Amino acid sequence: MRVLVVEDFEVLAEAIGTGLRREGMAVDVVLDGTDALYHLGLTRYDVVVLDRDLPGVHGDEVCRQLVAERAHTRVLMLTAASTVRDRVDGLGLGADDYLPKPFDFAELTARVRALGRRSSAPLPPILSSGDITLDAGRRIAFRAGQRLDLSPKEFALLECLLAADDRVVSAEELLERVWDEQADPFTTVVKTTVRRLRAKLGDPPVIHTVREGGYRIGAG
Amino acid sequence: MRVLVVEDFEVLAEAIGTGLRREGMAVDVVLDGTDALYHLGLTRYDVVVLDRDLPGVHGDEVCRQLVAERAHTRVLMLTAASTVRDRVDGLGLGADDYLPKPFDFAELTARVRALGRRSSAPLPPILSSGDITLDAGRRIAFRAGQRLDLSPKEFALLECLLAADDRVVSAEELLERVWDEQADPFTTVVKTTVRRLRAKLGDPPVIHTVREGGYRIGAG
DNA sequence: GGGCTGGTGTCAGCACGGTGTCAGCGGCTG
DNA sequence: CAGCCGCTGACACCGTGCTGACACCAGCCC
Repeated sequence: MRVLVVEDFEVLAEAIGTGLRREGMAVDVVLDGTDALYHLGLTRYDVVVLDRDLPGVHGDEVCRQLVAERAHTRVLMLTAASTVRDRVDGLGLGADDYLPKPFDFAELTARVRALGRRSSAPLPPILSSGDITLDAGRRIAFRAGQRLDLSPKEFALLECLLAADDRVVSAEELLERVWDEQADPFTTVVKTTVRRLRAKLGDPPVIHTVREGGYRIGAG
Repeated sequence: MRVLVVEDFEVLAEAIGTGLRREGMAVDVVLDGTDALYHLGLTRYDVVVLDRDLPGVHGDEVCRQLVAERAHTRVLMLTAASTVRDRVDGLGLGADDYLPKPFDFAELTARVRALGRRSSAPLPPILSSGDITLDAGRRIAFRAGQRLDLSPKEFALLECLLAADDRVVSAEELLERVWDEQADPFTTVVKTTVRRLRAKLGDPPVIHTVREGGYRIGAG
């Protein structure tokens, strides 16, 4: 399990790092928010142990950026203040768990381990192509970080195209997969739904039409 | 074992402290609610012996804040009044045990010891999403630090949604998990219970409907 | 230019989910 | 023991927005 520890108090940071490594985790330690974001851009971590009070880029900001684009990385927030208000704020930012200082080290490892399980657990099939991401488990789709509000059919259609991974999918196949029953072969639902989906996806267009072939998703 | 004694009658407070120390516990003694909250913010206690009638911040308030943010700390409430009403109130606030004054000192130490054992027991599963927290072990839930008064079914439903970790849970699955027996497939209990739960959770809405999919909890 | 394929505008039906309400029941209380 | 209250689940009703058909338009290829 890959863990990133972000904590400005160096002694504590190293102590956490050593402790987690002893538990068999692969741990990187950084001391400030800027460095944290740099590492997060390079490596796919399962869990981030994040101090809330950081010099430079604040822990809240790191958390926000992480949550905006993370699908798999879990966040455990550490904080000196332990008021309810703080707890609420932390979880509100998208942290997955919260631990007020001072904490028992056994508890920290237990929680990191728990988050790791959640992260690697039935890895929800997250599909993507270009700037489009779709989380099948959560039934959420994004374009360029912007949440898309899709109807069930639109969602299923998009899922189908993304699952095809930039290959061409014929209208017949879409009909079969998304509408599953044997519909009348002259139906126009597919093109109607594609139209609505395109409208919601916005510009630039990503669903390409292959004449006599079907539809294909992708930048090209 | 770390114990915090909160009692405004100084002679009694010191007596309790001395007695518990003689039992081998690490004890801090404070005389009012404000000081209690300060200490609770600094140190991780296993058990808090809490007098209900405190000057300044009332014992109930201390208890409420404590329960909301510290899942692992157990609370033993002391009270002068020994009515059933008081007992119910205390436990309703999240206290783990209750002792009416006057009490036998041997009983106090026995109970503190018992609570300490429970405290070091495996970390209770605390679920949360956004500003909602739920302690499955103690059957209590909070929104924004505010205690929620949920019926058993409502609680189970919320627990189920939180356990799904922001993923979509179908009505069938909820029916299966919360009502466990095989109910008639056309039942409307789920939507009725969701409605009641939503009403108690208040604004902004956190339980989202996914058409033809089910329900999902989360800020997004 | 004509025919064919695919995009667009529009509209009615309806399935799905939300809401109000009521009755049964079980447990507590006096 | 009787009354009360809160939880529960059923039912009926309602509004909404999804859906799919149809008619028409635009572009491409022969």
